Amino acid sequence: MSKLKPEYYQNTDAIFLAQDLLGKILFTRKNGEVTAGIITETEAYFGTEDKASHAYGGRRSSRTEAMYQPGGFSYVYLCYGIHHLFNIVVSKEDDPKSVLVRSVEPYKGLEIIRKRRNMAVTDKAVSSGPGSASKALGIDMSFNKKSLTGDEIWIEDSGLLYGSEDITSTPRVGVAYAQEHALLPLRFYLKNNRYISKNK
DNA sequence: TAGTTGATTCACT
DNA sequence: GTGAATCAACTAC
Repeated sequence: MSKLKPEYYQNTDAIFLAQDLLGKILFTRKNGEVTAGIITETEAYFGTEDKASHAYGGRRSSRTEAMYQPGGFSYVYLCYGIHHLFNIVVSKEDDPKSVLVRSVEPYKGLEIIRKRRNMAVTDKAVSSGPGSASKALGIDMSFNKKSLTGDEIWIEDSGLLYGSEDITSTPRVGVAYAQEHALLPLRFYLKNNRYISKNK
């Protein structure tokens, strides 16, 4: 197992990274407690041309500022006032592409995850869906704009390799307002894994 | 300065 | 299957 290097995230192809990140392991350290989950579902957001992205048209604000960082940083966004959505910023500085982590499979610190979620880790809902996955790993606004190569939050290569036959792509979820971009197959997940958010 | 809305989840019927 | 929770950013005055 090895921590992914900054160069990995500098790839300008967000769609490739969204697929490649499947099967890798996301770690967080909070209050000295380490938890981790295998990434089982992602979505690609390809920047200023993507109507579903917060950075569409080059919009820039205190919220989207995180996406303009160089690849290898985190972007945590509070949605519906309740849910923390965790994004991996990719590409170069000022090129706001990102990969949204939609769900993970509990991997480490299961008891901590259970307490955070107040449900059994064997329950599929414990980490399926962007809000749940973030909560399971203890991700909140304090993880916004963190380097993914530091020691608070990082990603390791599990060594598990998934071929294209293990990956399924579908249209993204919950972005119908993005018009024609809502239909692009930019959502990716591992086949035969129970820890994915429900199809829509 | 005020009104609208969303990259959602959970509890309830 | 339906609806509430809840707030920062966006849009319009």
